[in-house]
Amino acid sequence: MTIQDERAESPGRTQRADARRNHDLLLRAAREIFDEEGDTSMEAIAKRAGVGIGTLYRHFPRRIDVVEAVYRDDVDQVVAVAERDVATMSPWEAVDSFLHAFVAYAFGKRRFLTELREAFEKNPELKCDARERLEAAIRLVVERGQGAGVVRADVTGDEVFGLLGPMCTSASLTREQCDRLVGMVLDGLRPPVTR
Amino acid sequence: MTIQDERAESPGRTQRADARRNHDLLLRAAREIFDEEGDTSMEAIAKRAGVGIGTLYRHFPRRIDVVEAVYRDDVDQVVAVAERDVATMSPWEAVDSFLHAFVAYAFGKRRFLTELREAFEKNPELKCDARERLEAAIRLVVERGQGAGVVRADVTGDEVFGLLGPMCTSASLTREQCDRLVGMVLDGLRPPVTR
DNA sequence: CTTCAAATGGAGGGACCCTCCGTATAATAG
DNA sequence: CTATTATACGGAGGGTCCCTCCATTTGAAG
Repeated sequence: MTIQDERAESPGRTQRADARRNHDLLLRAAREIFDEEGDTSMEAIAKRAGVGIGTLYRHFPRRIDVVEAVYRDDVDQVVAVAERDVATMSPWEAVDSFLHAFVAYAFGKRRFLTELREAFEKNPELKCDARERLEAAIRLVVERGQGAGVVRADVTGDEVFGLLGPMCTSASLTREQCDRLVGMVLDGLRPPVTR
Repeated sequence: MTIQDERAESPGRTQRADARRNHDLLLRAAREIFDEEGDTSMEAIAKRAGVGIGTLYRHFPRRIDVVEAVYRDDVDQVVAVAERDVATMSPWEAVDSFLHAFVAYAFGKRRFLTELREAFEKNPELKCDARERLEAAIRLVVERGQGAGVVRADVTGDEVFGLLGPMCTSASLTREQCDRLVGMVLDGLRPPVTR
């Protein structure tokens, strides 16, 4: 186990060529099939990749490991948007732009993200790196707004994530409704005014 | 089939005493076991009720039918709160009070509601009566606020439901965070002010 | 080529949802 | 009370899925 982990972490060590190739085939197959079908079985992923079910489980011991691996790439894209917005926009513009972009992206992946969310609920300890990076991206934008005084201070970025993330995976809302709700949430994010 | 439906709809017609008793036993068992375990198997429900699995399926042909039956009672309670708030409070107070009450109630039932939401996602056509009554309850409160000019007009009650409902079933938010987010959403619900 | 750890593939175990149908029984007629 | 019968019951078993196990194969090193 330890040996295997060390090997995985130092790519120079021996990993057989067929293993690396099958790993890539499986990941590609999983991404395709999640995009097309929404949910699927482990058998279907293995078949799509052209390998046996045992090979799939060698590379991804549990179903959630496949889901998480696919998730990782998605997170990269969102993080990049956050960093770009923070670098190029005013504090409030960045919040507005990023939250809309986040919801747009998440909405398009809703079926896959539903599966991921279920996996997280079954294994709450699995707040994996990917998810933490995503929350960090939202925090980056939100806390910058709070520092500039354009975002209320009594809500955290993680909480905003907890509000908008589940909304995107809700089957009953259209894309337009999600956008409208983001607008409303943005209004709620501004520092409260006395009425 | 038609005969059976007609019989079910007119309670005076013959339904055997054991059937009615088992129906109640099953419903009670399902409620208990959902509250205690969160999710469960059909076998466990039947066992808890002391009947065979076949009897369970006679009364509730699919898993979602059990979930929906339990859901129905929950909805009754929420609807009653909405009606009480509308009858006894000012338009804005009713919105504030009801949304907090709604989230508090839903939060306590989060594990069960997660199961229900999944069922809805698998069968989107099953926007059952119960769910519609729930949405109607939120509409009742929200639209009254809109009529009085204290709630922005460009968001519907159903959309607020779509925002807060999924939030409650999110595993990553605590009760306190949900409450704080409701406060923020309430601020966002007020008619926008120019800044 | 030899050797062997690494990797493969698929049968099968276990859990679950649901169907089917032989058996049992409540309700009704005589 | 008994006979009749539609109604209801119970659980074996089919199908699907996740995952494990291990006999077999194969890439890589000497």
